[in-house]
Amino acid sequence: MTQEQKHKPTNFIRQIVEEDIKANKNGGRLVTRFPPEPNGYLHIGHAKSIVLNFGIAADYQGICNLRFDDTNPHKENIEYVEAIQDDVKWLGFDWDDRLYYASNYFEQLHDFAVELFKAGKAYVCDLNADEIRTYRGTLKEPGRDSPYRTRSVEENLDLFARMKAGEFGDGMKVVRAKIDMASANINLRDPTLYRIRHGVIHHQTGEAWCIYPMYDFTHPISDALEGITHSLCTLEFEDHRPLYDWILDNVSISCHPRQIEFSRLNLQYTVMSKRKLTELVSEGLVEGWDDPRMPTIAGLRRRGFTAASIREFCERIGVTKSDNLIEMGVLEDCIRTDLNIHAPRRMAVLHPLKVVITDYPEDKIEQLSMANHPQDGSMGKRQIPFSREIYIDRHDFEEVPPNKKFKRLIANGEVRLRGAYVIRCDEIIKDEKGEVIELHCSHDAATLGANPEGRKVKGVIHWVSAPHALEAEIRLCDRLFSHPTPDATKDGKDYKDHINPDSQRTLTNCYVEPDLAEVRVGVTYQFEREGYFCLDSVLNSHERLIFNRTVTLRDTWAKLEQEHNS
RNA sequence: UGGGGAAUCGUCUAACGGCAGGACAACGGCCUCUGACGCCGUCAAUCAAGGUUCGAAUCCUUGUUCCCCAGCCA
Repeated sequence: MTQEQKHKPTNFIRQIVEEDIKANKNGGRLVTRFPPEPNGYLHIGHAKSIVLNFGIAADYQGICNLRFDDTNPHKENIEYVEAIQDDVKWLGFDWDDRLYYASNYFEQLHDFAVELFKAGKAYVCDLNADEIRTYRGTLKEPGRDSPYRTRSVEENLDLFARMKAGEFGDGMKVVRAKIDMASANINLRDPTLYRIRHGVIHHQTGEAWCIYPMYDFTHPISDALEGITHSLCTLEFEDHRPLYDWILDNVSISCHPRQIEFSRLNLQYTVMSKRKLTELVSEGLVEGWDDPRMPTIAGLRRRGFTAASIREFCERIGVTKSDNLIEMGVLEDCIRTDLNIHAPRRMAVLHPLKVVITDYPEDKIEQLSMANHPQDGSMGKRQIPFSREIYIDRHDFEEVPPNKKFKRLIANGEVRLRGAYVIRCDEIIKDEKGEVIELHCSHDAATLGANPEGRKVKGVIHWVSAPHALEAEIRLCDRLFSHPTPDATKDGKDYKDHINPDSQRTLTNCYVEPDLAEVRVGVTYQFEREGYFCLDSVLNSHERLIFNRTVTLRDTWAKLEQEHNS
């Protein structure tokens, strides 16, 4: 928390808010809202909006409401309503008792529509969807008035009442605002305000309504009813602002929130549209909304990300009106920075290679004490058993060093076992195919907690005691897509064609130190020299320990190797 | 000239007529019982052309490029 207070974010929206407060525009009040549609899980793009809205409210003594924009019962669902609340809470934000639904306002919305009819500013239109489209004109040509545009107030009122009463079928009639069919802004060409929807059960209002208000009508009024002062939304609604203002100017509400638009988040190697994320889930391309590879809040959480790291990310990327494409490296740095400070250290061997310490007594077991965090003593220590047989990682041994910089174990070479002894490789056991299957080593008994006499041993590798180790399955998550902008490639391919086939690799024969028998869901550990890992919250069971890799450690050695190979 | 927006290091972002700064990335070095972390350093930008001004990323003009809009979705 102290970290976050260091750099109080500033951006053009905060500047506007500050100016408005200084000018005493809303009597000093500041009210924002986060208005998700419950038609999917929240993703990291929503986190940007959440952090913006709740963050501004918190920093300027304001409040931020949570409001579900639930005007389209075809797409919305109670599962999402619940998941969204969980995610916002998990991110660390609180709306107190201010949980609202646009559907709370259906009655009032209806009455405001009646007002518009009475003022001659709305009409019931019998054109079907295709006809409305035709009448709307094109981007360059004006539209034409609907033949129903001139209906009398009485007729409109009567028709609207009958729409509400369920006399007309889906699509037979809509309510439209009477604005300007020749407007250069297409949103002002008599936009639809209400449509008919029979046979759906709304998760909040059940079957009470068969007419449902559209976003453009609902949103400004919901905002105004809640006394929102600053209505923050993404850039694609910029064209809708004149309509937002028109609605509030033509309806008897005195509150008139200020809509301000900012650009959406785009992240490399993933997709951020709800439609596409929904497809990935419904077509079984991922395991679900909380698949650790998904850019959803639930996915990131299951992956081992912390809420603080996501908040930090949202602050680092800033808020502007320019299109942007954020590199994965930013997100990765946020989570690494947080976890480096907070994650307890453990040892785990992902690709085991057995090592027998030939000069270590067969029945001897030592309990070695190891710090849970090398820089933070307050995190305490733990005991790690050491014995004659251990596992190290295959990649930490090479019979002949690939280059002079290699500082791990080599034939007849020495290496430090982290927190334990320096060992020397005396003998390499291979199978008939020439594959190394076991190492025989000797240890220097004087090197426990001390440097060896008269020589420098540079390399340090991790290990686990073979008889004590716990077997585990480790899932290595990588980027979901192999292209930085999977949904915007110019090769005619679909974003699904760019799914990274190696985005999920599962290692089944891993060994982790016995202390990990106590792991709990929700804690991310650093497996030393490997990365950050957490228990999978879904697949884990009593029989099987299953970890997800949150993110690797920065690996300058791997980078070096890659350069040598290429 | 259909309308609405946006252009600053590779990426994101700051500047509000007065030294183009920061973060991430990259690169080099130091440190190290994690090839991590940390520390030090290096590289690197105002879309273009004119104009106003003592002085322009910022103001003006003319261009260029990119994004959004023709749902009874939000």
